[in-house]
Formats: sequence, C-alpha cells, structure tokens
Amino acid sequence: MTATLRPPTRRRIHEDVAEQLRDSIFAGRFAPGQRLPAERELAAEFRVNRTSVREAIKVLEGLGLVAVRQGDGAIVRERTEASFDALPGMIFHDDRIDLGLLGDLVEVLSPMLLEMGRLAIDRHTPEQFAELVRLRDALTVGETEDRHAVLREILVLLSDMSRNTLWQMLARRTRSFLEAEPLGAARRRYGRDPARLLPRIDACLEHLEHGRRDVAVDQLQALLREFYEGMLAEAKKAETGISTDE
Amino acid sequence: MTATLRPPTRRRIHEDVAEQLRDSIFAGRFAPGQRLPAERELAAEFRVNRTSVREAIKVLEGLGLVAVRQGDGAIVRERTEASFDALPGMIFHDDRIDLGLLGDLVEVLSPMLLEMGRLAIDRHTPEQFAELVRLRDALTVGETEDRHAVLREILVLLSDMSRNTLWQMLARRTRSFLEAEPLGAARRRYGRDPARLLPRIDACLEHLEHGRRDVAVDQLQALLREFYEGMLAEAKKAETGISTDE
DNA sequence: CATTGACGATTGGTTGGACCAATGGGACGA
DNA sequence: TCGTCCCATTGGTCCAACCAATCGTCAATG
Repeated sequence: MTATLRPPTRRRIHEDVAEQLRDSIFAGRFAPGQRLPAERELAAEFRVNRTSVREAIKVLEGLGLVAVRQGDGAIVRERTEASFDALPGMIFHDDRIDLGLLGDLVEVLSPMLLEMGRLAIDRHTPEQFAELVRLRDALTVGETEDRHAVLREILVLLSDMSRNTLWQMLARRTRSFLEAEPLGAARRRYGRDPARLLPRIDACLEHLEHGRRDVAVDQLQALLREFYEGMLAEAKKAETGISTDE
Repeated sequence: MTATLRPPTRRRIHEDVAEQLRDSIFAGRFAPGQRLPAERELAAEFRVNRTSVREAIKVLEGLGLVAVRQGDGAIVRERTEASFDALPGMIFHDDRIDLGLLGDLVEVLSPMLLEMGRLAIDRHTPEQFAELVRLRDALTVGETEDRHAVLREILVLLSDMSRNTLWQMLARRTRSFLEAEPLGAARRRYGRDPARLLPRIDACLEHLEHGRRDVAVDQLQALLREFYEGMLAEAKKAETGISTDE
C-alpha cells in the first residue's frame, strides 16, 4: 500500500565521497568562502576515479553547499544558502547536535504543520478520516520506534487531506528527512513516546466529529507545541548536562 | 553589498540535458512510474557523451524527479516526491502556467511569510529597521522589475530580522526561486506593481514604531493576502480568458 | 504443468586517460 | 607603477572499456 519503490541498489561511491565532503564542510574543515581541494587531488586522496569525485561534487552543488566555477574550483557557500535537504547533516554531525538549529527547526515546523492541519481539517474526506482513526489506533501497539513511524504516516496523511500538492511534497520530504539516520539516533535519545499524544489526538478527533473545527485546531496547536517543544527541551537538558559521549 | 558570487561560468552541457529531460517529465512525455530511456540511448539522441547524460540524471535525482536503480534504469517518481527546487519548472513549463499549483503555492507561502514576519517584528534590531525603511523608499523609484527585486531583498531582510537560520535559508532559496526565468516572465505578465503595497507597508512600519505589534502583524497579513492572491487572481483571469499564445 | 535455476541481454556504476576551456596570478615590458 | 600577456591550474567533456545489478527467458526438474 504505502509500498515505496525499492531502495536504489547498493551504496554508490560518489555517495560516500559526497557524504565525507559534506561532513567536512559541516564540521568546519572547509569554511564558507574557502575552496575545496581540486578534483584530481580529492580523487587521489579518496583512491577513486575523478568521475566519482565529480559526481559527488555535483551532489553538493545540488544541496547548495558549494558553488563550482570552471578554472577556479568549488567554493563552500554560506550555510544560509544551503538546501533544506542538507538539514539533517547540519543539525546532527559527528554525533553532536546543533541545538540552535534544532530550535529554529521547531520554530518553523510547528506553525507550518499547524497550517497544514488546518487545511486538512477543512478538506478531508470521510475515507481519509477513517484512515486517520486507523492510524491513531496503531499508535497504541508496537515499539516506540514503530509508533514514530506511524506518526510520520499521519503526517503524510494529513498532507493528503489538505489537498495541496505543496504540502504533500513538503510532508513527504519531511518524512524521509525524519527517517534519515542521525535523526533516528536523536529520536531514540530524546524522542518522547508518541502514545503520549493520544489524549490530544482523541480530543482533536472528537471535536472534529462534532464539527467543532476551531476547537480541533486549538487542540492540534497544543499537541504540536507539546510534542516538539517537549523534545527540544529534552535534548537541551541532556546536551547541556552530562556529556553525551556514548 | 548584496554582491552575490559571480554566476558560475557558462552553461554546462549536462544542465541543458537535465533541463530538457525535466521539461519532458513535467510535460508528461515521461509519466510517473515510467522508465527514462537508457543513458546510452539518451547520449546518442542528444549527441553528447554518456558522461554528460549521467550528470544530468544525477541532477534530476537530486531534484527528486527520478529514482535510479542499477541494472534497471531511471524511474520517474510522483511529483509529490519532488524537491521544492523543482517547483518553478513544475508551475511554468512550455510557456503555460499550472494554476492549481500556483494556487497551492500561494496557500503555503502566505502563512509562512506571515509567520516569518511575526518573528521579524519581534526580534529585529534598530539597524535592520533602518535598512527596512531604506528598502521601502527604494520601492518608489525605478522600473517595476527593479521594484520586484527590492521586494525580494525585503524578503531576505525580514528573514535576517527573524534571527532564525531556517527562515534565512528558506528566504534565500525563495529569492533565487523567484529570480529564475519562467517566473520572471510570469511576473512581467501578471505581477502587480510593488508600489501598490506602499500604503500597507507604511501602516505596518508606523504601527511598529509605536509598538503596536499585533496591529502590525495584521497589516502584514492583509498585505500578503492582497499581493499574492491578487497576482493569482490576475493570472487566473488571463489564463482562463484569452489564449495566451504570445 | 508448475517451479526452479542458470544464463544472457540490458542497464547503470566505475575506471583511466586524453583533451578542451575558463580562471587567476605571476612574469615581463611599456 | 601599471597594464598585458602567458601559462599553470582547475573544472568540463569526451571516449572506450569493463564491472555489477537486474530482469526476462527458457530449459531442466519435480
């Protein structure tokens, strides 16, 4: 049903290279404005063909991390120029969390999801509502990690309910964003059990069924606030307290 | 000052190829789920080396338009899987406008900019406010196209005022998004003169200076609504009316 | 007849090497 | 001192070959 396309074969070399270069950039080993080593150099260093390095750099270019100029080189751009797809690596790298960025993310994500939910509430079909109830029940079983997966499916379902292609795109990219590793590790550390949300969710569904739209939206807002800011607070407490060296 | 990095040399072959393939996808010549022709085939067709085709496909992969699997091929993905960077081409291609998508965009963009403005209002520095006033004055001179450019700078300034890295990233990507061609053409056709916004802007600034924060936010909301929905209505009127064949 | 397994054609992935084209800086001359 | 030219460096493109995954075919097997 949700049956996504199979994962795209095995790891490709340029992906490895791209990842390493990306991490080097985020770690500050290559600062904004600075030039990456020449392709031929990198190829020698990584023991791969220049072609693979080129493909890797093309990926970085797509992520908005570098700007390439013939005859000059690949210049590292400011992180404000980066694409959202680069976010997971920006927030978590070297097993450390950028709390500032994480806070910024929450600050952006909450109102956006609220807006999406508002549309979803106004436009959903009965079938979608039934599916939502089904997913709600799935939150009561399984492991915590499974429940987080259910939560992500709810996110996508809500976007479909909103009948807005852009929200659908955004929700799906957010889903894969959340499924990316570093974030998984962070969730296992600081994530709260989605089951906590059940009272809010039930209240929301209840109000919806009785047509009390605005109250439902309020519940949704409270839910988002609780969940995201709760997780953020959890992370802050842990990070500023004991050192998180595994 | 805004002095961005120089444009990255001349057009590269794989960019041309990527663009053509992209358009073919948006035009539906390659439907979702369908396979692109083999790299070797495309290379022959475009009269370029397979390397260039590969780089082009890598770009499409980065845009989330295709999923590549060794031994199989490059499969076109659903457009809800696409990246936001692919949006301009999705909305405008073959000189036509996808009014549905444009409407969705407005529906997403307005609340997001409102939220960003809300933060900007709460967090700006006096220097930034002065800069904002300066940009406001720049709206009274120059050609319409110049004023739109000023508007884009205001967008970026507001994101800086919000002191949120994610909004800064989003605003900058939105700026280059708006600077991309097809959108330029659309703006010249249906865009309204930004000078129209002056009364709203002045009201907003006025309220701000007197610390009437909430009223300022209301003005901002009205401004966004007027501007974007106005443009959308304009486009709708024109597109559904006379045929827009140049 | 259905199932399984091997095989081969097809498709993407990687390599090495060669040459083109833009850039930037240094040498050199006015 | 300043401007010009030149060339080493760097990315862009091409070619040709081979590796590796995938999928459909078809024969062997039960």
